[in-house]
Amino acid sequence: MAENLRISEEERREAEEKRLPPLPNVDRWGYVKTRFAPNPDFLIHLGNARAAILSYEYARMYGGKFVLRFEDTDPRIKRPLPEAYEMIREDLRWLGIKWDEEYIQSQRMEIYYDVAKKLLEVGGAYVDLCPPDKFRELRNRGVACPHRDEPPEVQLDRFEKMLSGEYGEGQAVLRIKTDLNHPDPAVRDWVAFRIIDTSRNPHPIVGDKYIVWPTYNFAAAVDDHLMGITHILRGREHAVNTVKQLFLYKHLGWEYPEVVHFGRVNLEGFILSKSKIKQLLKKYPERFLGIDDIRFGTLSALRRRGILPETVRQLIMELGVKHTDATLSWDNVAALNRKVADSLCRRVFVVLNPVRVVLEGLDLPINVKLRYHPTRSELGYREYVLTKPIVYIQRSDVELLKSNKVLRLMEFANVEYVEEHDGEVVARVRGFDVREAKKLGLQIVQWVPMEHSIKVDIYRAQGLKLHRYTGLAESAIRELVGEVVQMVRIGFGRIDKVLKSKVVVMFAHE
RNA sequence: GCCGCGGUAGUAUAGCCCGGUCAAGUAUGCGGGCCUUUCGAGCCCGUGACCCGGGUUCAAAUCCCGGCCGCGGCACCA
Repeated sequence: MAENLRISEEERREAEEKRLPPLPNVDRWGYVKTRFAPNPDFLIHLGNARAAILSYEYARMYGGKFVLRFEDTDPRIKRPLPEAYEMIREDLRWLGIKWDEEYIQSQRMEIYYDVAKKLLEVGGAYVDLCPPDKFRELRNRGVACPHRDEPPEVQLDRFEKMLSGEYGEGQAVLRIKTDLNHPDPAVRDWVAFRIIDTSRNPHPIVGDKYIVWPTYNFAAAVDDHLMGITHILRGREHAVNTVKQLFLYKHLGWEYPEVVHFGRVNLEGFILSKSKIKQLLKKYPERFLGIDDIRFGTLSALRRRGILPETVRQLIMELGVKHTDATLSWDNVAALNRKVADSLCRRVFVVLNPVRVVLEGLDLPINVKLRYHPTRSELGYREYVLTKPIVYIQRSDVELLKSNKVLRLMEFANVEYVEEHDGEVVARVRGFDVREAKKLGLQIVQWVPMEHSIKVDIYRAQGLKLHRYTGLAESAIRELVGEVVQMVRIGFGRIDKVLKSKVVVMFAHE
């Protein structure tokens, strides 16, 4: 019975879920293969997640394959972060994404060199020895540089010289021949390889083994073909790159994959930009709670503060492949996460501004059993033995107790106000029955047993500000590190860590 | 400056390709009610939008033109 209910619930979700529009020209390719190609220079954020999730979901939708490819071909400006490779894999696994193949571009350099040589042979590329300024000036006028029309043998020879280190940084590049009169100057004879002095800027994986590095447009274009990618899903900022890469495909007689461009994702009140985050961390390391500080829009940050992977997935699916930029409002994210988390998460008691309450009329010791969820019994319960009749409730609830005279300590007892002195409240237990509490319409509040309490620090992000609230939590939360929980009447959050004498919680939302 | 893309309620999205069924659907937010051992969830009711101006047409959110606004690219970055 319960099993049946659960299944029908899942089916309902499935039916309600946003369907993605069909992919173009699937018939022409006969299969679907997509890829997610992050630069491992930092953690990935919500915007990257859009590319990852859409690519993965489309592959799944058509029973196709999904490739993870690390694009780490810039050891100088966007230097890969050695830990980022695994952190990105971890983020993807967290999202429930599985990949069929994985590649790292820095380990495919020989492949790129081979394609470059082929391109030189067919006259689709040339080695340009002009200083950058000079080339730019010629290009803006639509004039060919003197090296463009030299024969393939000369080009190949110069490329070998590039590889053997005869040219220094900036002295030679390999360019793809496009159209010198293309209306967009950026498209004209773009750079496919440049020289990077890896003795000065070693690559974290291959060190100084290579000095001739492919640019993004070259490596991505070649890999998409070699890996049999049929559909590329990427941000609008890549629109020009599609135009550029088309020339390379034409030189080699390859067929370009279908491309779907979508807009950027912004998250209201969050920093998403990798470079901005890196900058902030470098400049003010002491102001942040680490690389996954909850004010960032990275997946690890969202995870740390208690956003669930299903929430991210649904959010992205709802955005779809629209061309326009989307600014997600935090209210919306929180609402979705609340919905997802509600049936999944344990309820725990935390009190802010705790006040001691001495309970009269208890037979001690007393055993108190508290369910972790009002309806989902499989989430279990915790049990506390009280040998002292002392609990904590919130200051604001003391005021409620005073004005209402009676209230209910959730899952425990109905208590009546007696008196308050020296910052301590005395209350009498009137009974334990919830039915009585309901009949009397009592306010129900969370509480923490004094003998089983632990200090708690709750961090809450508000825009760029980080607030810290302190309070007392029931000791059971020490066992829930890493879990997303609902702090009854306070909000959702994730138990971040347990220190010697306190627990740290990241607040997600109310 | 030059290229390109886009503008549906506070936010996000459906519809636009193939004009009428759209006095514009959905989610969230907001207001109200019900339910509930939470100020959470659920259920019900209500609220609220086609950027502007022309044109085509019997008929335009949907097609055309102009304007305005927003975004992206113009790297030996990805």
